[in-house]
Order: sequence, then C-alpha cells, then structure tokens
Amino acid sequence: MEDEVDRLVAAWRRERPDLDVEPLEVLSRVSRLARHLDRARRTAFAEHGLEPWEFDVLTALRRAGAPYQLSPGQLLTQTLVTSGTMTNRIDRLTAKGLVVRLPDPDDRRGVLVRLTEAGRDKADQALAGLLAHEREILAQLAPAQQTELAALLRNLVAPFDRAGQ
Amino acid sequence: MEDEVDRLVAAWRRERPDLDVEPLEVLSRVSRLARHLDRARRTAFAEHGLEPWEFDVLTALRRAGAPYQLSPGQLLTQTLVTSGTMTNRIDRLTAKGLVVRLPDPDDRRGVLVRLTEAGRDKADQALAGLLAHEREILAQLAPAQQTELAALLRNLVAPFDRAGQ
DNA sequence: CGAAAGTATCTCGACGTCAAGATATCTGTG
DNA sequence: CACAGATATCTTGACGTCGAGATACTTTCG
Repeated sequence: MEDEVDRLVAAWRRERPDLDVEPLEVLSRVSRLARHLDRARRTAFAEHGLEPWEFDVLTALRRAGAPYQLSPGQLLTQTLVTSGTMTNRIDRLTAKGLVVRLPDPDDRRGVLVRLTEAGRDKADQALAGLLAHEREILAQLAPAQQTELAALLRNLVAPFDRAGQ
Repeated sequence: MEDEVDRLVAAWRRERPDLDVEPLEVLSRVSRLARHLDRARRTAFAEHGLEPWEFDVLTALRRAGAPYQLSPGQLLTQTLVTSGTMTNRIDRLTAKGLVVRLPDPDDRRGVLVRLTEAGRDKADQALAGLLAHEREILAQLAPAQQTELAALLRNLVAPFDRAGQ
C-alpha cells in the first residue's frame, strides 16, 4: 500500500539524492494524517451543528467536571488560542446558549464560563460521535498495533509537553 | 513517561466512565504532535526568513525538477489551498523575488510559476534546516522504531490519500 | 495606608484564508 | 465554423485569529 508521502519522498530522492530524507517518512505522515483528521472531525461535528473550535471549548469545560466552569484564562491555556480569540468564542457560545458568563465571586476582575444544560448535552453527543468516527479510521490496525502506535507517539510528544508546551 | 494525552484520557475516564475513549490515545497524539511540529517548523524556517506557507510553495516547485515550474492550478492541488489564497501567495513570493510568473506558451489562459535562482537556494537551505530539526525530534526513537512507526502511520493515511484527498 | 507592579479580561486594527463570482480562453459538438 | 460548456486564474467581501494596547481590579511592599 502506497501513500502520498511515498511519492513525496521519492521525488526528493530524485531531486536531492545527496540528502537523507528519512525523517519525512514519519513526520510528514503525522502532519498529513492530522490534516485529514481535522477534516473528518469537522464533518463529524457538523452532524451536531458544531464547529471544531466550539467542541474544543465545550469539552474543556465538560472535562473539568461539575459544576463545569473555568475562567477564560484557564480556557485559553487549554486550547492554545489568544485572549482576543477566546473572548470572541465565549461571545458566540453565549449567543447560542451553550455557555453563560458568571462573575467570579472571589475576584472581581474575573469571570467564570459555565456550561449550560444544553452545552453539556452537545458536548456529550459530539464526543460520542467523534469516537465513533475515530474507531472507524483506526479499524485499519489491530488492537495490539494501536497500543504500540500510541506508545511510539507518546515518546515523541512527551518532550514537547514536558517543556511547558 | 507521561504526556498531556494521558491526562486528557484520565479526565474523560473520570467524567465519562461509560465511554471507551481508547481512540484518543492514538489520534489525539497525532493531532497534538502535528501542532508541535507546526511550531517547530515555523521556528526552523524563520532562520531562513521564510514562513511555512512559503516553504510549501517553494518546495512544491523544487520537487517538480528542472525547470522548476508549475501552474497555479497544480500548486493549489498540491498545497490544498483555494485559488484566491494561491494568487495572493504567488503575488508575495514574486514581490520577494523568489518566483516569477510566466505566460504559458500552450494556453493563453494559463500562467506558469517558476522558481528563481534565489528561490531555489532558499528552498534547498530551508529543507536542509528542516531535516536537521526533525532528526533531533526523532532521536527519541531507535531507527527500527522509526521504520515501524512510519509503517503504522502509512496504514492510517493511505485510505485518505486513496480516496482522492 | 498608598503606590507600584501584577493579573484578568476585553477592544481594536491588521492579516491570511475562504467561497463565490468575474473574466478570458479553450474544446467538443453539431 | 459557431456556440455551449469546461477550464484557468484573478477579484472581492466576509470571517476568524492574532497581537498590542486599554481598562479594571488585586496583591505586594515600603
């Protein structure tokens, strides 16, 4: 079975036979697979009327556990966007009735973003849908292979996470 | 060695013990690693005064082989952006003197984008720099593990590439 | 207690991308 | 040979993100 990266690597070997392009065999596949996953996620979420960024925010709140609330600051460290972007996102989620903004009782500068009932339902449904789609993609691999793949990837990701993202 | 995905999965198991979140062990790591790679690439290219999108366009032309030219249409299928975006990119690369626009002798609707000498040098230097950075990231794995990882990833990517992206 | 430094969030302007439409050219059919 | 439809590229307007700065409040320290 051949993929686009095999063709990419072959082209480089033809044009730059002096270079060792082995690293691309792993890392270009990671990047390309991630792009395909983004598209698949977008499709999966559209079934629930959600954009990927909405899913990211809602599930961050959902994972926090009852009462499902975090500050905008905590949300932006978890989702890796800037504060201007997060303000905009909270505005739109509020307009859709999926979250509410509450004053922080302990810090009058602060705000707490809390999931509404509807927001929690959306998050739960969208997560279930996403997992179903992902299981299909992973059906290419035997369970033992999946475990092995996860372990190999953990080795590559860990140094980044360790470095304080 | 623990990473962010271990924490993510643990949080879901706590909040949704009824769900099987195994797929996240593989696919969330793919997405997160891709994001880290994007940042690393951005840093690597900055050493050569290039943005990631500039690298994508220049290397597509470089891989085409002498005389290093492609039509805007070919470029946009390779880089997966829309035509408006590609027009804009070609404009800016032209302004930087890295490519030139030539009329297609066989089709007066068409244009050919050709790498300049400076553009080819940039592409070659940036590729070498990128490979050096990527080798460092992959040093976490033994060569045999890298080969195995590449093979596992190929199984997951191939169905997407096959489906006509 | 009061001033300075730190923190949390929001506002605003610039930028890159996308999607749809416009223009010019080519190709196949009758 | 003329015309309809296909193709190649560019133009335009809307949108989301970023980054810098503004505002309001809190904490620290003299």
